[in-house]
Amino acid sequence: MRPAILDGLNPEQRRAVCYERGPLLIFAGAGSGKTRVIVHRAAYLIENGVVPSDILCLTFTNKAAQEMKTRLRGILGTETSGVWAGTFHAFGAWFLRHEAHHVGYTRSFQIYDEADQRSLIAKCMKELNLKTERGIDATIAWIANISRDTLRDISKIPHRLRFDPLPVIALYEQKKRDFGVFDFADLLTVPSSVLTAMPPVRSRYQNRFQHILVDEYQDTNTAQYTLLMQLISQEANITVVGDDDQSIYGWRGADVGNILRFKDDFPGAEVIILEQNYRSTEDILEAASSLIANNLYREPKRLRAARGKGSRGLEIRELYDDEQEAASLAHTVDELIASGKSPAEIGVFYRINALSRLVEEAFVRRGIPYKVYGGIRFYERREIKDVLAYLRIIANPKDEEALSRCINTPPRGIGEKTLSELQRFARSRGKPTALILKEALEHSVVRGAAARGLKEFLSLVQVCSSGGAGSDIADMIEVIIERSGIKRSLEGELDGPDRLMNIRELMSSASGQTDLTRYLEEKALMSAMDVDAGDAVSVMTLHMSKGLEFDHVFILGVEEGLLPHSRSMDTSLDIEEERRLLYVGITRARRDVVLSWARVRAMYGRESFQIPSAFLAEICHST
DNA sequence: ATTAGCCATGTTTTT
DNA sequence: CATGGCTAAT
Repeated sequence: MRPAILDGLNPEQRRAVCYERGPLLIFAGAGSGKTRVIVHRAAYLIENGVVPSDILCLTFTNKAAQEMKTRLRGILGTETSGVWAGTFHAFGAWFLRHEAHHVGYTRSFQIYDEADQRSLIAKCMKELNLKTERGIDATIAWIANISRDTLRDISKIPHRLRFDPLPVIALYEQKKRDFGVFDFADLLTVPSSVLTAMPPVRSRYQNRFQHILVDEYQDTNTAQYTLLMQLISQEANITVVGDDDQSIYGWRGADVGNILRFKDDFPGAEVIILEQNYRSTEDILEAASSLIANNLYREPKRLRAARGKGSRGLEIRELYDDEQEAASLAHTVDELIASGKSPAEIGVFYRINALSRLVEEAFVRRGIPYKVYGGIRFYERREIKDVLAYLRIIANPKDEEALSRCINTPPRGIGEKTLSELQRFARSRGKPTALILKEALEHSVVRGAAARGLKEFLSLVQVCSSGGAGSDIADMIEVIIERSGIKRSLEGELDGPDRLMNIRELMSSASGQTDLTRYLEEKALMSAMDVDAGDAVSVMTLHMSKGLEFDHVFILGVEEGLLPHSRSMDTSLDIEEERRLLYVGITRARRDVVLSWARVRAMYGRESFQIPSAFLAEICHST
């Protein structure tokens, strides 16, 4: 046995790492070395003869998966790329690349993100002659998603629509099939149904993955749970790790019950509880514990501190207004950096993305290097989506959503009317619109300015599809932005230079890659979390902070209505999740935490008077 | 077909 | 505030 694998582990951790076969449940409190245990367990398995490709490791973010593989390589010093590590959604996508033909898809399917989904739903509503009020597409998307995430009937999902969304969702499902695309929920439910319906496929995958490790198990939803159960073989070499106190995705269908019921799913499962906290100083831990103790729905437990008192510990700051709050934050961060701290050891969290602006402004003013995670995600930017739409239509001509996004971007005379003419023509031929464009021109379905524009568009797509633009995706993008006129039209825009820079960034990330389908899949599943900050202060939502740690943590806007958020104060369960959110934030800190709140805060342009979060009192009573 | 500009409107968290 | 949908003008 390589000593490094068991070195420095406490008895419980060691027991978890060395557990031989069968189901294993690890309750791992914040900072108790969860990642360490997973990585070492995988290393232990490999060291003991398990082939890396027999191991499936499901994590919450791609970054966590990457981290795990890097650390694994660090311990074993050998190539471990055979370990399949990624998110449930990434796994679903990978599975479907191989098995989509069972459900009538090709392996070059596209994955629709939320924006694509909403836009397609809006189209369905139009087709059904329903009037599309503001935000209604988002509501229906939500219903369509949550019903599949929780495996509930659409009719069982409570909503306040004045009509039945079922026909819309049915049409949406139909169109997805026609276009050959999947949405996020499909990535979980479709693999699950393929595995259920096809025993030979099921046993093939069960055979392949002899050992399954699942991180953040408390945040799995019913669809993920069901998929997982299909993958587990008779032997049930399944290890799940989680912490019910850190369940913060209930609104997305996560069911803490999954982890609490594990013992029922697998009678005789080994249960190991990691309560020794190696991360935070004692006073931080005390504050966190007294806060979370107010939750009723949890397994009672107590983290033990392995570290002593911190320099500052926990501080609560009351500020006059949000500007002051940001200024005070920037001031303290400045001092920390001046005293030799690395910006990378500082984390700033808040409940809603909207708060990032003030932080950015204050940091810019002081010249503090920072990186904001989340918010408007890179791949959701207009210019990026435009370029990707071209790539998508090249990869999959059936993707009507992509076509309607790029066929007139930038404007080239092909309006709504021309497009629907083309679509009608396509339907009469029983082919995807993108494939009848040439025919349509020959038959003069379109004429005049529209025909000129269409010719341009068609020749561009043909050049790329036929490889005339080279096989490197970066070169392809270059051709696209030149010939489509995207570049020229951006040059005339106010924030054009920024947008062009984003496209350049996209190109450099694509450079050297040639597999278009695979590239697009990566982009579709990539989250803002998956890049590294470098030497900068990390700024993000509390949700994003899960799984990370910093010496110094600042949490802003700890006020009633914001944390707990006003939209999450209906039930005591909602409040408990909000409390867990703050708990997660506090337990990210190694040395000290500053919680701040402002008496006056600008909300939608008007000032609002705030009162401190009730959670602050729950922390103070004990300290 | 396109775009400028007005109005209303509504705000969580993300794979 | 900032986004989005709509109207009116080109």
